[in-house]
Amino acid sequence: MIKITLKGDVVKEYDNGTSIAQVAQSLGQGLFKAACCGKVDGKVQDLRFELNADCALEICTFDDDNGRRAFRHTASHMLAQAVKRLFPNAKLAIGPSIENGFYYDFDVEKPFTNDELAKIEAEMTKISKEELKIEHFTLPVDEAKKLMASEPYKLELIDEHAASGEAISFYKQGDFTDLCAGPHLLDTGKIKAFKLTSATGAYWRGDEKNKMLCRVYGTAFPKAAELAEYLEKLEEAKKRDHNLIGRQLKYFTTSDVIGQGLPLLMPKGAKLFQILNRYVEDKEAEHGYVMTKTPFMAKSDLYKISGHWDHYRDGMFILGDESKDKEVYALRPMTCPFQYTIYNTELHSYKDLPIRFGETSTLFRNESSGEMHGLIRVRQFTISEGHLVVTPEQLESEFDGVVNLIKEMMGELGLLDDLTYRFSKWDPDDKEKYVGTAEIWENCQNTMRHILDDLGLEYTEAVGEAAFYGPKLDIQIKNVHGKEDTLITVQIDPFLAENFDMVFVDKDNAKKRPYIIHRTSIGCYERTIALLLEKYAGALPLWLAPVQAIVMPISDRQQEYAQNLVKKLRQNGMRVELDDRNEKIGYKIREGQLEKVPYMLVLGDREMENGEIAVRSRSEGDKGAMKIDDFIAMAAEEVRTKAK
RNA sequence: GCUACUGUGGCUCAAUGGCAGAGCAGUUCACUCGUAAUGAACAGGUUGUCGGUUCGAUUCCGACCAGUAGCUCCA
Repeated sequence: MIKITLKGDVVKEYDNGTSIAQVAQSLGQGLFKAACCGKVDGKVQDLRFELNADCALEICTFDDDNGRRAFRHTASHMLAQAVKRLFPNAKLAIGPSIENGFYYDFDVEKPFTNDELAKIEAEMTKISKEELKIEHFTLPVDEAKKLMASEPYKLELIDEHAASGEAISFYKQGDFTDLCAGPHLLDTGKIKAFKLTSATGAYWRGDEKNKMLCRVYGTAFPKAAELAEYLEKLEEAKKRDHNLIGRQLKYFTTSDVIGQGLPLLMPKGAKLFQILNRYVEDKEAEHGYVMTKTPFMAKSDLYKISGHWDHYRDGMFILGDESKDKEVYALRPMTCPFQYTIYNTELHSYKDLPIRFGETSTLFRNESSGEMHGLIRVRQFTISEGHLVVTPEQLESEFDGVVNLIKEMMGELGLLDDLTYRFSKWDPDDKEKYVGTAEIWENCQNTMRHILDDLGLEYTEAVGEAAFYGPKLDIQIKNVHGKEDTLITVQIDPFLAENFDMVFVDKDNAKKRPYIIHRTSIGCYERTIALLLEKYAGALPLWLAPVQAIVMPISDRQQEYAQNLVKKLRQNGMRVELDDRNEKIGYKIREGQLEKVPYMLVLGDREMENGEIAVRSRSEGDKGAMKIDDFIAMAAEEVRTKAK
């Protein structure tokens, strides 16, 4: 007998060799039906796993992340089985579960059409109804290869696994067998509520040098209602897409003849940009930043010193032609070397440091044509850029200061809770991308990890995501499609100070290398505006709203009163417009609501007589009449508290 | 850059190998109106661009441009 510690520290005895599924069954039929996998002493295991020693066991259902993954991974096998039945020549690549579903990659002559996707989905329904038992088995490498002889991608995977010395693991359901480490459900009947959402291209092993396969995405839930709710939520999310809202509400537009990745900010977008920009520059000044204003282009010489010419040339817009003996310039893809040049105009004492340079900096990057996306990924953008030149002793406190400033600002924008943190490290095997020696990288990364841990940040680590010149703290955010992007980045640069021969004179009168922190405070204005529009579905908080209120006289009689009101509100710093069109009040209000204007100020004879305004809030509706000064005070307080 | 889809007045969408249509927005006129659309009239398009097939192309084919999702790359 073995002792198994279950949820709530309940200990029960079982026969040696009892499977996780059997334990679940002994605890109740409901749990058995819902069980997707188990966790034995913290390690995820298949339901078929036999327990042979005392252990702690957790039964994972769909509510658990591991359970959900097993559930959807089983769905991905059903997808592959359906494809194999309908398209026997399709070659199988891989098919994992992902955050909100699963996918499977196939090598097929022609990518699947929507009609074919529907047929595959119908076949999956059949497979579900067949309630095929899913069996697990292992084979030695040579037999495994025999079994998968017609699957070149599987053979490649087997060869890789072979190095570990372990037997090769398979799962079989009816007429379909797949190379797979599991875990999986016990039969295909559990997966009833699923949907194939799209078919796209994806490179084998995520490498663009490899063949592009056909990837089918799908999702699955235990109940049809949950699936419907999820799909509904996806549709709802799409309505918040900044690319839709931003164009509808006239924040930005694009033009075929201007070019890809070159959005035009319209009056509302430009106003929002200005609000954010003033906020950033004022806030940074408070925090001891000094502003620079540097050229949008420079000779290639500059980028040769910084290393960008070698590492980043394809990403730059280059002007001039070297072969014609003309000077070659490039639009700047970053601000670093410009601010370094300012630093180097004089010899600095340790007493001068830290120096915190900030610049509202417009950058140009020649992104590949397939990368552009609304305001999130563009070819020209403006970033709240900055570089801190610090002594080694100041590195930690200055880094902390940067992160705290970011958090304060993200809090005021209302985005703080949507952020995740990523520690982006170099890839020692990628000699092409990264400069410098392993020793410097490891040192710098250890310093950074130490700082992040002291800050108490919860972060993930990502190999190969560092800049070519140093490790990064990337602050990530997801768009309405669930796609993650970097909103903000803070980098420690141990190399470029060397390239630019930057020094400071320390207490001992010796010239030493400073550290440089590259950082942004709210990121690129375009991208941040996009995420704000999505966060608020266009209904920006009062302090950010390009138009904060619209004054709406009911008839011509209130014309003069309305104009005076607009004047007074503007004198009090409010962004106000007058809607004196000859339209009914209901019509004006409808438009104001659709434009997501925070306040609509209705003026009729009653208000005019009493020196009041009837205030309508976009979210709370008619708030009744109030004195003008009371409204000004109320709005001022709302602006002051920002998004908190 | 790769895979797929899409492109019709300012916007949302309809239609067809044979004269391109609706709603909203716009303009004009009337109405001076109390919290999500007053009525009428008018105007607005070389169907993304350039080629090809065809008696005839907006529709079919090709290239390019742009947009969308995914991959790769990246702030």
